[in-house]
Amino acid sequence: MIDMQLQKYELKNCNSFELKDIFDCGQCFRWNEEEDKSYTGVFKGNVLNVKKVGEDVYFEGVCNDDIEKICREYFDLDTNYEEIKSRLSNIDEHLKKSVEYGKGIRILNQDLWETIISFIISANNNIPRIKVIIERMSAKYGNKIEYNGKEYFTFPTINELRKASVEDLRGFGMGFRDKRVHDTTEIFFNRVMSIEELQQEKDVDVLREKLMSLPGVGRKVADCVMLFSLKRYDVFPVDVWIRRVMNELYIKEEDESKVSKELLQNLAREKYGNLAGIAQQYLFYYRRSS
DNA sequence: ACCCAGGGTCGTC
DNA sequence: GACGACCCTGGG
Repeated sequence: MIDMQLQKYELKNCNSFELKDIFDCGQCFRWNEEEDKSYTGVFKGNVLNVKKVGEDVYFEGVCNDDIEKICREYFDLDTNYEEIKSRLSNIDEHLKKSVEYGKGIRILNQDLWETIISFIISANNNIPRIKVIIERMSAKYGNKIEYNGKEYFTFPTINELRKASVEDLRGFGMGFRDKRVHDTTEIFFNRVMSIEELQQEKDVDVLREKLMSLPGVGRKVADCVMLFSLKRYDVFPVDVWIRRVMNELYIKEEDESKVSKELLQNLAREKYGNLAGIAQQYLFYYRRSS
C-alpha cells in the first residue's frame, strides 16, 4: 500500500502551458475549474490541483508517488511544444491560427484503461453529459480521496468496475453504451486482452486492430485512445468537429457529411505527417471554441 | 409539442 | 461501403 500524502511541486517559467487550453480542449473529462481559476482533477489514483501564476505553474495534491515524476509524465513536460508549434505553424495559415489560439495545449498522458472506457462513453454523446456519467461511475465504484476538505473519487479499476451490472451502468445515464462498457470490462477482467499488451504493442496498425476488437471501440475511439494515452501523436481521430473544420478549411464540399473519413485521414497525413494527432487537437479546440 | 444534435458504433442490406 | 437505429438530455 502506497502512502498517500500531500505534496507540492512548482515549475518556473513554463512555456506552452495554459490550464484552460489543456483541460478544455476535449482530451480529458475529469478536470474542473475552481473559483481562483486553478483546476482540480483526478487521474491515476491522484488528486491534483494546478494553478498558474504569471508564467509559473504550481502543482499540489494527494499523490501515490513522487509528485514531480507524476506531473512530468502526465503533463508531457519532456516534450518540446514550442518546437511542435513552430513546425505546425509553418505548414499553413489555418494551422498557424489554430496554434495561436490553443498555444497552451499539451497532450496529457492519460491512464489507458480510463481512456478506453471514457471514450466508449463518448460515442454520440456530448461532453457535459460524458463528464457527469464518469463522475457518477467513479463515486460509486472508485476509491474516495480527501483533498482540501472535499471528497474525490478515483476512476474505477477493472476489478472495481467489474462489479457493476449492465443495469447499474444504465443507471448512470449511459444509455445504450452500458453493454459496451460492461462487455469491454469483462474482456479485461478475464484477461482475453490486457492493458500491458496494449502498452507494449509498437505497431500502430496492430494496436488499432486490437483496440477495435473491443465492444464500443471503433476507428475514432481507438485513435483517441492511442493519442491521449499511448503518445501516438501520428494518429488523426476524425469526429464531427474535425470533419467540419477540415472541410471548411481545405475541401469546401457543400455537404460535409459526404467527405469520407479516409480522405480526411490521408489529407492529414500529407499535411501534418507524424504530428497529425497534435494538429487535430489544435484544430478541434479552435473550431469548437469559436 | 416536435425536431435535432451530440468527440460514433453496430448490425444490416 | 452506405444507412438507420440507438439511450438520453438540452436547446431551438
